[in-house]
Amino acid sequence: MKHTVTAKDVAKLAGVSQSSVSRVFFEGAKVSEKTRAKIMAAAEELGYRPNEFARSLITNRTKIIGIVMKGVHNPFYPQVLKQFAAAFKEKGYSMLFVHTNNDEIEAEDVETLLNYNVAGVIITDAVMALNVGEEFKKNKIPLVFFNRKLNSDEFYSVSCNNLDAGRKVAQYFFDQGIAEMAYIAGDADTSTSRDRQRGFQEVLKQKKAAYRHFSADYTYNGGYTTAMQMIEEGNTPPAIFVANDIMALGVLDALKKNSIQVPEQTKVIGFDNIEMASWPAYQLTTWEQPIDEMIEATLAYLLAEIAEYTGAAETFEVDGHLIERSTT
Amino acid sequence: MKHTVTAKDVAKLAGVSQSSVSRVFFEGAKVSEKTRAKIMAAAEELGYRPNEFARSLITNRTKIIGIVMKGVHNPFYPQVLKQFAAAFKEKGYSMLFVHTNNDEIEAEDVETLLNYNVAGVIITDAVMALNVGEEFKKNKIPLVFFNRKLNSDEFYSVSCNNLDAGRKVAQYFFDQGIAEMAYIAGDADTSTSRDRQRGFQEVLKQKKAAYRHFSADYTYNGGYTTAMQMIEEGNTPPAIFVANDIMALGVLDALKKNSIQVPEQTKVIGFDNIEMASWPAYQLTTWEQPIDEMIEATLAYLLAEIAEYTGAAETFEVDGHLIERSTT
DNA sequence: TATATTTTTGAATACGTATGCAAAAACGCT
DNA sequence: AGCGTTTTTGCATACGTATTCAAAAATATA
Repeated sequence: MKHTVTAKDVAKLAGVSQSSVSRVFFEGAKVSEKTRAKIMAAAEELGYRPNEFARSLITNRTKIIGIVMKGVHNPFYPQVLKQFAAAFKEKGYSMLFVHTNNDEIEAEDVETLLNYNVAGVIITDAVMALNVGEEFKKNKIPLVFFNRKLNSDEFYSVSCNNLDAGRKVAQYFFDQGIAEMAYIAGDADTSTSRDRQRGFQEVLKQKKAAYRHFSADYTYNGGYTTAMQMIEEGNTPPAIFVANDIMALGVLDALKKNSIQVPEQTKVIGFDNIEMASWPAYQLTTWEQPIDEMIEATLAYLLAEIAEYTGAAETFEVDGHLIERSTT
Repeated sequence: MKHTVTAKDVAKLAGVSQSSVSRVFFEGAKVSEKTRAKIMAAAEELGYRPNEFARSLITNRTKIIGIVMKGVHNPFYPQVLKQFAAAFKEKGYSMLFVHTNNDEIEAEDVETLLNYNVAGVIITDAVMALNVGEEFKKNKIPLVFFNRKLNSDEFYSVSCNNLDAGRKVAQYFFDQGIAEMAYIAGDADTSTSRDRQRGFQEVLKQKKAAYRHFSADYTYNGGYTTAMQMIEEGNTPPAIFVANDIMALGVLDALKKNSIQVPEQTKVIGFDNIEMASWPAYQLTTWEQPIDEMIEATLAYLLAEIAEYTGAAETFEVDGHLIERSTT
């Protein structure tokens, strides 16, 4: 028969009250060293472990962070997941993983997060209807958009300074004497892709360099087929800025297949600096997103808001930097 | 002020008792259609949502599945995570994601799982001390080792029939007239790598074909450097079986860098059939793990054990099959 | 030592839900 | 309509913890 050992059991064995046991396991409460020792011994002996649910029920708080993720195909996101898990574990939090199939985060998913009364939510690569955001606000659950910038200033978001990165990449190409460049976009409804493009295009316009636009979808195949088409059409630009690494790899493979020399004939720059970008086969020059900083900012914000909810919103952007490898 | 709406609130508005509200939201309980309608209307109006914690507290059950994962670098695992999340979501379960840094699942992680009284646990690529397993057994929490076969028959495990797969791969090479083959192993302490090797080696021995062994670690770099060494030593075997795809990609890149023709000079077969294996740049022949089947088996077992715990253990193996691409 | 003050402790209660039990209501039958 | 039977409902309680409040113990002060 399953008998989970409770605080009462420990209390009985230690010859104290349940309250004292509770106090030992609730940090910030005071107990004398003597009884603490007694209780710890008893708890050890019985293998006592406070019931998280009873705890959450009464405190109306949890130690759970919800993380919403869609694109498990882009290795950037598993990496992010891992780092969040590690960072939050250290702070005593666990991760509730919510996978959305659709671009837009589903009502069901939001309900899950609310049902579990998560302490905070991280939304990575999913889109969220605005009324959904209100739902979190109403419940005073802090929310962070990770790697997405909102046009609304209603929520905290942390992302790379994509606009500036786009500019820098354009400038970099330009400095190499290139006057015609292409951009391969990711999903059009993402701020990341749009901002990278805007910055990139802005500099080109200023320099009066030619800009060509291609639309893709943040996947390897998207990059590959887009590049193939580009090549078939017969004028492959001398420089291509690709909205993320995984697409850039597809682009590189397409170029290689068509025996187009990189970087001699065409230079390629990606975005993210995923692990694969450094693989010998690719050696992709790319804009590194400072994941560590981004994680840290998210963590700091969430913990602060969990400690005391203010609902403060901010659009936080961190700089990244170019990692030069052999595609430029 | 945060006022989570409770069953009592709904009851008051609907003019019924809290018990009736509970019964409406607890599946399997009976309420008359009339009151159900009244309650649903009131619940809708107030935006009522049952508190999972109060629920779990009293039922001593949760709708949470813990999933333990280490190797987020091998895309096979994110894929698995995604599919589990989707499958369990459909059944009304949520996923608690636990990331282990070390090979061995840490005590802290186990505690998390126990604290949240998870309904079931899936351990993917981590190792677990035996006494830890006992802990789960004691609490009647069903446990599945995914993609790991145990030498003990104490726990349920689901994996690909790696032994047979190894045999088939060897036979496949042999049928192509090859009499000398190499195996590049993954982490030595994994059953997957060992079984693949055993099957492979077994057939070679029987056919009196030469076998060469290389040790690596299931990472791209491991595959790459191992292959580089192999090449430097000057006798690259005509056929290589690599314990997983991500290493195989490293091997292919090393071969390519040294201008060794694949498949003409050396044939390569990987394992997993991750998405990248089908990329134009690689076109890796590989043994496909039937993820869907493996997920399904895991799901079925866990749900059955959750419904009624028996502690039954089984070593479940599913066949996979070879996907021929252009590296053979 | 006696008293004032601080610290520690225990009893009681609350959190929001599920559920056994008995009362009430609805239903079926003659 | 009257009775027996089934279905539905509400009351009361329990789950395991945190927390308030008052009592008790320990400590400081005179």
